[in-house]
Amino acid sequence: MSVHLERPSDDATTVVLRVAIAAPLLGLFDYLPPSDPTARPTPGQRLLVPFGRSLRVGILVEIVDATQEDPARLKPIEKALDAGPLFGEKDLALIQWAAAYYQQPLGTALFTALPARLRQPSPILEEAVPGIRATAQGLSLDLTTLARAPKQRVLLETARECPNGLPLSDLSARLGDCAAAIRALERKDLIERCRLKATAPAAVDLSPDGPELNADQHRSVETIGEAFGAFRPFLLQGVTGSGKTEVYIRLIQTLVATGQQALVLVPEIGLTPQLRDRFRQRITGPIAVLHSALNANERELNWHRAARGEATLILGTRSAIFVPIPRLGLILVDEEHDASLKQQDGFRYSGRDLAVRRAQLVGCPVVLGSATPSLESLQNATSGRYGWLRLPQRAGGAQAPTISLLDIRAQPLQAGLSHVLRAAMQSELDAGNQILLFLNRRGYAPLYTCHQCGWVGECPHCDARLTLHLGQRRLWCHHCGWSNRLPERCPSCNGEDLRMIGRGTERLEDELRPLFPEARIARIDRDSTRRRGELDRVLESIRRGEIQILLGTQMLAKGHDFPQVTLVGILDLDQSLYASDFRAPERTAQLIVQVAGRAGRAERPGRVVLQTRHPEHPLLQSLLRDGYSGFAAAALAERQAAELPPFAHLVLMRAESPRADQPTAFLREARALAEGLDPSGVHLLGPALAPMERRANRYRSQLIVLSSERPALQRFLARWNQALHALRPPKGLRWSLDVDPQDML
DNA sequence: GCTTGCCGCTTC
DNA sequence: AAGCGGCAAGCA
Repeated sequence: MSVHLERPSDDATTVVLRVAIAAPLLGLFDYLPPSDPTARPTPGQRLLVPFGRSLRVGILVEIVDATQEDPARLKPIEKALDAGPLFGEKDLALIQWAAAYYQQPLGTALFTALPARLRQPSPILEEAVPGIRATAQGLSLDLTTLARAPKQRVLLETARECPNGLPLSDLSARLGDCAAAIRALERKDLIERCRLKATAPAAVDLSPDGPELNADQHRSVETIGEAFGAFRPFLLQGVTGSGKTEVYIRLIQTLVATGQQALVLVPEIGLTPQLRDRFRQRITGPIAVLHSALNANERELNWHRAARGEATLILGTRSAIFVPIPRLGLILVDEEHDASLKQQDGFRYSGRDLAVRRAQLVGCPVVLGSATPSLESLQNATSGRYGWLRLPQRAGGAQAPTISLLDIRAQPLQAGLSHVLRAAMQSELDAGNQILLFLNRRGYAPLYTCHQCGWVGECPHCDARLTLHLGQRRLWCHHCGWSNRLPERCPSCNGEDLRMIGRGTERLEDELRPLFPEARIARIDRDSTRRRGELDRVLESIRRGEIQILLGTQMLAKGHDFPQVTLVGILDLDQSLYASDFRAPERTAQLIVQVAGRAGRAERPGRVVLQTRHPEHPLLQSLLRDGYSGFAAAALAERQAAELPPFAHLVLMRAESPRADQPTAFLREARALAEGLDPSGVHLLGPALAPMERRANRYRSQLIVLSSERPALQRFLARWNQALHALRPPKGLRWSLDVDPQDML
């Protein structure tokens, strides 16, 4: 075949653009470049492409020289949307890897990584501030004509000094309120409003000298610092109060001095403001904060600040793992054990695991920090895959709290508290100390029942009991959010003897007041802190010592320190000791240690009293005897014996539908499909009904895939997922694959 | 004979 | 996802 230069599509210069579309479709779509050869886009760039009968936003993933499609069907792209790519080569590589690993279409993964507005064909948000500028007329005007309007005259003079315009904020800082004068000059066509490029925020006064590092902190900073410039994962296991954040700060300071950027992931948005303030005082350069509580514009601006390399530090919740960072040199994951680092719906990725992968891709160290590391990370540390740095001492010489078990079998209880705990509380109150009570159940009572006929308040949409909230006089379903007025009489037998069984934080608070009438009591849970600013208000009054007894749910265990607390009471953790989820012991141990870590400081060591009816439980015993590390070693041995993660890899296929018979039937079909694919090295279990079958009127079932070999599992999953997508699920049925699930619900 | 509504197919 | 053709059930 002869080569015709007039027909470039026949020779090696053929260019095919492979594009990911914002649609749940596996695979990419092939396009031709625009006819103008000077406008050739690069991978990572947003494009507008014809798709079906409309135009859609796509992202150019790669440029190849041939297509698997019929070349005649390829259309040219409509246009490139931005001047250059939004994602760098390595940002793109991370997202591609994540999409493949979590069995998600690349389009879905790429578009979750983008700020919401950029999923539409809108132009990227320019960082601009409102300002004014003198018009040609205003520049040439004889100023004496404004003699009778001095404010306007000063304003116009000021504007003339800055012919490129000046921001409104500068203007009001120099001249005070001048809105009226601006309007007047605008009407006379002497000035006009304009958008100005934002100037860099004024440098804040840094207080670079932090506290003196202890030997362990010093060694951690040294060891991690030596790894700069190459991939190396570390587990930083530091007890509460050991000064992990100080280690983070020193590392970031060192890194930033070399002109690189650091990324810090935190599990909760609630923790970002205090961490941001601490970083801001100690770290040079702009900080970009990214979490879901920001409005869309702020989010996008911060995203661009990270992506353009302007922010020296990027601080965010799990989705920040996908933000493009051109000069990334260090990744820190704080509270790496926290379940909220794993997205629980849609694109179910783990921010922590992707952090390790990202560090590997860019070639930089990654630090996973926690007082209570996940068993996965501990296993990686013990096996030597991760460097293992420990901070066993509290900074500043504070004593670690002692934990003791309190057997409450056959004990008379008041407000759920044994005599021993009440006496301990009283003596702390007498000494002027604070007490923390932890009860991981919100509401007044978890059960509302008729003593006459045995009726129990149940959710009409879920297989679950309703929780009584006495303050609102309502029954609430904690699973779907349904609620109902509290019935005065039994809905079943019309009897009047309705009883509240069990105790949540609301009831505990009520019952504590008469027991400790002289104490001021505060409650911290999702209900009491729903109002904006309420949590901060309560935390502040605790800090000022206005509160003597603080009670609450696991919200207490996350991030906030209560240095004046000398006694922690842990109530009613017994049922989580025996929960069905294989991660329940790990979670319970983490919760106990995290709550215990809230107590005590240098001059006042804290103690922790854990009430239980199962003092002989091995989890509690190992925790007491050997601390979290001892517990973790025992738990890891159990996981190994049971061939559970991290010694095996788990994938959960879930299906749900309004029709009870459909999920299990569909999963059987999925299983048959899997078996037809020769799933060697992979075990299938189920399908089985979800522990709570019906939730929000949807029936749920699941199929477990287990494998001890990651590569074999990934090969199998890719083929299976492809086949599953070709399946036609019945109407109303939704299914998903969850790789490395956190919850077996 | 013609409108309305749901299914399912295709999208480079 | 989303737009559209195809076909079946409902009314002059």
